[in-house]
Amino acid sequence: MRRRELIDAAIRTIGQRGSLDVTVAQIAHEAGVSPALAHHYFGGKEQLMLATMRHLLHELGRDLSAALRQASSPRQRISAIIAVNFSASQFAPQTVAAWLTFYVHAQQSAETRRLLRVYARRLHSNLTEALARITDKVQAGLIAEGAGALIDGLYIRHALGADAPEATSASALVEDYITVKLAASGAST
Amino acid sequence: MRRRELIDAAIRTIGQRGSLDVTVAQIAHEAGVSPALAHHYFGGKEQLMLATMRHLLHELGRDLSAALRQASSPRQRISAIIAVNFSASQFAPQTVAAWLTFYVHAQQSAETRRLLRVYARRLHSNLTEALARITDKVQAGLIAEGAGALIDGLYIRHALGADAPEATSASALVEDYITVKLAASGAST
DNA sequence: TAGGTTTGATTGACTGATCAATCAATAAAA
DNA sequence: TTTTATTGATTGATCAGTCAATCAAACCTA
Repeated sequence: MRRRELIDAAIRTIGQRGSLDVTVAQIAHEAGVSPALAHHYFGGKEQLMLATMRHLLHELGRDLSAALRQASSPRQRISAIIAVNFSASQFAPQTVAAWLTFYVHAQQSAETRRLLRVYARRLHSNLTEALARITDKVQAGLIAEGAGALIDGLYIRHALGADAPEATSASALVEDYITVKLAASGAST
Repeated sequence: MRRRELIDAAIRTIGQRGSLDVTVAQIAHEAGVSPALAHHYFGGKEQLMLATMRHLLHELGRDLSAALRQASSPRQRISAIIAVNFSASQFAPQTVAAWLTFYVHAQQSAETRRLLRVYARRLHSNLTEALARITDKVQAGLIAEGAGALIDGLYIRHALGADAPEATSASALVEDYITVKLAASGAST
């Protein structure tokens, strides 16, 4: 459908320019249609952006459940969650740039804020759930919070480019955090 | 001088609106002068923004060296660095919002990127220096990297509002990270 | 010190560019 | 024939940046 084509074009455009300061005209041109058509289908720029965000969120969710299906032990589930967040598709510069701009946009758009919270909560609950099988619930919550913040921080630094950690060392850093914290709080591996 | 008044007005305006989508006219109005004057003094919006950023960076640096002067042991220096980053002035919603927008702006402005790297490197080297007196250099570098990312992540989550950690629990989380990592890698207190 | 000159501060009005959004018109499909 | 897709042209708003004109302060000089 045309909606889908426009969303794909929006992601491509945001990625190419590394910015949310993207005009409807640019997106429409990238999709090979007229700007007016974008309005026809989405009603406005804001809704196009939200649809784009939902799409990225959906992809992340899909990757995540695929990875979780492969994991058997709780510890493997944790590693799977981390691996997905630093996988090539999620950690690609354009994707990271898009997320970053969504964070800023959230300052003004309640719906954007809500969607970002959905993502944050999902990450947190997935991590907590797996951690709670290895250590106690309070620790699980704290570790999940730390790991979540760590991931966000590594993303933002990645977006800044140079002397930022690569995907491999970034994910190793999060793995290490969890390993050390688990060891320090009586885990059962 | 007028330059200073305009910078202050810029910070106030960015803070109030929680966004870098701030017009020169808004800033000038906040400062009680005409928009043309802002151009007269700064030559353009970009330079006004950069001056504002330098000002915030300078404040952070000032707070930091004041805090470091109070600290005697390396461990205290580390705590001081963390405390400054989560102090009321630095962790205020408007300040955090401003930093966030600078990160986004860095995608398009080389000078903004450079300034942000200056900040990141300063934080990293301060932490590494203090850590290197407690543990070995390799570990010090890794811990500093983790702590830096953690701080950035907590900032971004704070900017998102609700269910984000408060300043106290955020700084406790970073402290805990460092304590645990030091314990796990043979530290001398 | 009075008069004249330069220099910087400050403004209002204006320009040009950029965009989101609208709409009437047309083409295609159902 | 009715509905849906699609567009070109246009509108209206928003801004950054410019400019010529005013105003004031500081600085000369005789």
